[in-house]
Amino acid sequence: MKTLRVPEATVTRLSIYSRYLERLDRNGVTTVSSGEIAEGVGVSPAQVRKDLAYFGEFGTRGVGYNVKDLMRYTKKILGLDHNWPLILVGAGNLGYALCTYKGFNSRGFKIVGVFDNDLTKIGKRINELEVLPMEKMPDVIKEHGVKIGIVATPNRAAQEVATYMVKNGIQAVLNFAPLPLNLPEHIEVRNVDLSVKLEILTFNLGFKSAQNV
Amino acid sequence: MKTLRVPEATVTRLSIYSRYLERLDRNGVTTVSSGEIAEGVGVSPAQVRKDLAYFGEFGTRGVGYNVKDLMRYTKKILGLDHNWPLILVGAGNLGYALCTYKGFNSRGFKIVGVFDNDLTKIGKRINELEVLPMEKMPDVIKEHGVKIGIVATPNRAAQEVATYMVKNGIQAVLNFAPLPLNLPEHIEVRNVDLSVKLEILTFNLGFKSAQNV
DNA sequence: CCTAGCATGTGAATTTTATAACTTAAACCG
DNA sequence: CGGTTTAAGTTATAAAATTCACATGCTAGG
Repeated sequence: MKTLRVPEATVTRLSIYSRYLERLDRNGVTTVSSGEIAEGVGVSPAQVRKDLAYFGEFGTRGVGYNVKDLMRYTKKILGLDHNWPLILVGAGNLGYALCTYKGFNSRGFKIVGVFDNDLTKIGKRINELEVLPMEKMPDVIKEHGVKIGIVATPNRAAQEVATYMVKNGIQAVLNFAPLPLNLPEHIEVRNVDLSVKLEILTFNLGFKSAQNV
Repeated sequence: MKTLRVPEATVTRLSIYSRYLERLDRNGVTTVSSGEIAEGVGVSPAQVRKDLAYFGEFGTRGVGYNVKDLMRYTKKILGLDHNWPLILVGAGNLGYALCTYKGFNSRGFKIVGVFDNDLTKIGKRINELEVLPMEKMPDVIKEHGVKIGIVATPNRAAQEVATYMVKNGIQAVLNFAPLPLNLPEHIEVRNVDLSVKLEILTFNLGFKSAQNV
């Protein structure tokens, strides 16, 4: 088996293709071409084919791709052929929003534990979950075999929380705190920075008005 | 004036450097080297210097960068030398979380209008803002000179909402709905997709365990 | 059964981005 | 005051990602 390194941009797009295919499938579309996918998600057709080529041949020449099949393949590639239990730390507004976010469930993610160290939050319910104290985390991780943790705490707590997660067996961290986490090499970390994209917008707006002078 | 095209990756990193510099400044650090910034945010020192070189010379050879100055320069470049009024549509849990998110305020963003078409939400208060019906949007945009809109609605409403924003003068859209928006060429759109990063994690976890077989 | 048309898959070319190596300038020390 | 050290800025090199262009192979129609 040749193990070509897959660019992260390709994985990102694959995730987007995958969701787009789900939408097509729901709308009853059975066949789709690279050009239509490209059009639908805003990339070039060649890009779509190149991205898929990292993982195999999924289409039929002269015809296109079977929507259901390609949807399944992409989900399989992304590891979404089974459910993923998640834990989340930080039962603030963001944590609450993430717990109730439909987009996670529909892709096979399920938050099985919510934690906080704030006594006023512990014991409250979010959906059918009760906010637990941090000490309960090890048990929850073991019970559900959780590998992925979400950090949705204030900045000051983020590093400590992430370290504690890893100490208890978490292998990958999705971090919403806008600061870099210092974790062991083998831990996968990705940051979701809510204001970076906003600052790209302001940069571009400024750039445009500069050009119009 | 030479107008070199700036890679979006550079702008993204600039935003991250900028926030890191704010943190250093709060901690009383006055001088910093490209190597220290690199270390702090997880890139290479050459990358930091190259990124800054797109915009000018900000350091002193043999010494480094003045933290306060570089912080101001980076904010200026990103267009953050003044405040930005924002509007937000979708007063659900995510919308609520974004309205109360400190990270926006601290970078000069201020949500000045929240809208929804759900009668049970209209009239409710989020901080000092009242959730308004969509029809009030044009007035709010004009009154505050709003250029940027945030879409935090369910998927089915996202396109319509974005189109309505643009019709009323919005020039840039931050979209939290995980589907591509179809808007005029001249409108800046960036998507924040909460589950893409999660799927990168699951991809990588799967890839790792495949290697261990 | 053969031909025309179409869309995939892929290798090559191009463009873009990142890294590395080098040059320049400031500051400090003897 | 000159030499040494340090780190920015810059040029050159390498790597990576994207686009292009074409050959391949499937389907449908006559």
